[in-house]
Amino acid sequence: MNLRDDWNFRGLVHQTTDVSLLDRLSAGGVTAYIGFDPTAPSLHLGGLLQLCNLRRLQAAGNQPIALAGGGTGLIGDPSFKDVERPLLTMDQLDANLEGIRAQLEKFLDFSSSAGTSRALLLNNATWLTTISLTDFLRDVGKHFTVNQMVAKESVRSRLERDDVGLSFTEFSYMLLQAYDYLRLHVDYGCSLQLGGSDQWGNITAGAELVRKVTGHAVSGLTSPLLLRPDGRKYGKSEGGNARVWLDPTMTSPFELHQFLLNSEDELTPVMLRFFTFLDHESIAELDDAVRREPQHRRAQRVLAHSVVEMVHGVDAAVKAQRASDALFSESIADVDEATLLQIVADSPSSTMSREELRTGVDPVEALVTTQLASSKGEARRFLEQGGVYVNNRRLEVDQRVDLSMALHDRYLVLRRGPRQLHLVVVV
RNA sequence: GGGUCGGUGCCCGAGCGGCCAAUGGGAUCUGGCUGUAAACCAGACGGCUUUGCCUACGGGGGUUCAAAUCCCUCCCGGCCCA
Repeated sequence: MNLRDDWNFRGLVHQTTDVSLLDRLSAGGVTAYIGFDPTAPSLHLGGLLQLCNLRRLQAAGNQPIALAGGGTGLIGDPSFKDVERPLLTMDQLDANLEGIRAQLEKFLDFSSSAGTSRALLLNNATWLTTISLTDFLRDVGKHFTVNQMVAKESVRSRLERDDVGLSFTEFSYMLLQAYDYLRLHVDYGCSLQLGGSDQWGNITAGAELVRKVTGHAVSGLTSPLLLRPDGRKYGKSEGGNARVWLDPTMTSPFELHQFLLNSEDELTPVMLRFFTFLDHESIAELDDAVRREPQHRRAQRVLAHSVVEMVHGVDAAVKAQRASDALFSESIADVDEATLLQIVADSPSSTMSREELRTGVDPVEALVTTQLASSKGEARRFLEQGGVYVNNRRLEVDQRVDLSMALHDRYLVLRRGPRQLHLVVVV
């Protein structure tokens, strides 16, 4: 299976600058880059597709370059206007890059044994912070006309709105990115830039700059953005901020697993193509499973497991799976302490004294003090309706909560209704 | 400023002297079903020391054995007139 056929099957290509590109990539020997935002010490799920694509490229014998936007990051993301974002210091930037490098190493081979396809991690701050303004305007700026910049979709849409302006900094962003491409081409022989489809304008601007300055034709390729059925970007919160991170201390393997397990049916086949390296037969079979027996969520399970395994390793993946299984079943009693704490990491918690638990606590009291019920009347109702669980086992109306129920002699997992959890720690 | 209609539980909206903690719809919640989904079905939905008690129908005052319902007054909103 060559790269071209694989990418076509997976639907990884949205736009390309030239039709022969995929064949050249299949043959290997191309140097390609993708830009990453280094404003956080971790990449997020949205960057996973590009990461996977770099890996696919490298596997086919091409050289991947991950370019951290340290320089562009210094200027600040203009889309969050009126909040002047505190500029990253070089120290912060370096720390972030260290974190990101560790993540990249799970996907790409940075060792010298990879030969000409050895992966590189670069930072555009290296050149963007050292070039002088006059050099930049003379060598880069003169190749762009404001006319064509204004014609770009990304700029025009902003100019047409009258509620928000477009700062000069933001306007010049595409020049900075174009300059990146030029430097990577001249210094590293890079001849392809990848990105999400929202990057198309910036990518072609860069390719054009390279052509004007060097006379060389270089390429661009964009992938479709992963959109939810309602059009929002995937893995982002309501406010548009990244929610799911690849760093296990920011998003635990369990959380990542849960997030993927809950993927919509319509999106799952796409995600399998984007985020896994499964062969085509397996993917087709899982497509079929989504269609025929969606209730089993086989595709989501495979997706969750393989992504967690890829990002955090096989041990973490197995644990996450076990935790997920325990979340709503009585097997929560069999899970080890660390796993248990992961399961309830998002839930509110409170404490109860060992003394009072020894004699047993009235369930109505327990529900009210843990705020799982807002009044005693409500608490009684929940109990009568059979909507109260301790360690995922239904609590009867007259049953008191006592020490014998504690897991690891320390924890009680109270649940009200299908998914309102509360952790009680015995003190 | 004058007139008029109205302000009811999370929201909409009935009730217009006792049988009203208040019909109905939505939201929400619980159970069933299920896929840790949607839809659907059933139930719950002011509080409590729960065969009863307390607090509630814009605020305050009054009439009455008894008021969300009648009267006075104040506050707020819609519409009409100036």
